[in-house]
Amino acid sequence: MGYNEESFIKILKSKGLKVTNQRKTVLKALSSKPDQHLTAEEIYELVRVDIPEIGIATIYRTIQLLCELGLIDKLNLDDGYVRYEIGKEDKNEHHHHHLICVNCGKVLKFDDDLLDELEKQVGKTTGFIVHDHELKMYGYCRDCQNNRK
Amino acid sequence: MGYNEESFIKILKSKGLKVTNQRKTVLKALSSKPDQHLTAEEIYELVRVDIPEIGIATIYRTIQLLCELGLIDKLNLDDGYVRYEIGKEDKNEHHHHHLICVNCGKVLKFDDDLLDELEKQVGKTTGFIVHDHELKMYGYCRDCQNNRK
DNA sequence: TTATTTGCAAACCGTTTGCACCATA
DNA sequence: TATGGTGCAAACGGTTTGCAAATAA
Repeated sequence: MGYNEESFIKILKSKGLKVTNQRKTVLKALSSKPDQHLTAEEIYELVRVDIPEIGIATIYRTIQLLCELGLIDKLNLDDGYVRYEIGKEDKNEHHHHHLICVNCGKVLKFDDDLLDELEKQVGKTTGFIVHDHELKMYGYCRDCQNNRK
Repeated sequence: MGYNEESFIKILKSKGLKVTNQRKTVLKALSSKPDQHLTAEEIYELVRVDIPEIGIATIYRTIQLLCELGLIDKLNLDDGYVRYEIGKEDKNEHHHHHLICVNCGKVLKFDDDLLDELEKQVGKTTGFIVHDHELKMYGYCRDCQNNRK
């Protein structure tokens, strides 16, 4: 886990892209919050601590680049914001999915390996070659259940 | 399946809401395309055939109402549009999920009952009371695989 | 030096809102 | 008639884009 600057520089150079302080700082910001699901605005605030003059447009452009490079994942929690999180470095790791409290909005991650089997099954019956999946579960977290009593 | 005007009228009246031609026509439009995932703009175009003077604001307000009534489902296919589809009338029916071709954008539905078990399991370990889930799988459809050869 | 990247501000576009008019009950 | 719903246009807010200045290679 964590931010590996050397390998990031290597990736950028191999694609003919320039290594800028902005790009390094955005990736570092996302790496520093591995358990959160940050909006562009939240990333902007984090990066501004180090680079006060950065513009929100650069945040959006960098986010898009990092997604294309597969270094971060896009995430939609249906609250009107697109969110991002640092990708797992080991691509063979279990997928993690999201448990969303419909009352307070809290989001928990959970791991899963059950769906890999389902992927194969669905691929067979539909002819799709499935290479990724995303699962969200909605409900009430423990706290919200207690507060209702 | 299909559009049941009588029961819709009953639901509206029971909530003290008025039965308008706009509301009936929006629900009818969504019912007429049970296998599609319509954007607000697409619903607008469909409804304008019957009610040319309708405004897009009414579409948005009606869609939101229908969601709250549980008659239609919101859907996010990560293409920048929020989409809607008519809900299954039998609430005990299997969930259906979505298989999205990352090349052509085609969307197939598939049924599932495997996840009901997973819901219970996750609920036990996290303390969440899970009452819904949404699963998306991403891959290449048969056509796009053939076209690549 | 030169091709990319950045910051700024304006544009974009899907969605929401305020308000006067209209329709349902 | 009275309450809610509708159509219109303007506002909103997250995201994208055009462009000149700045920077990495």
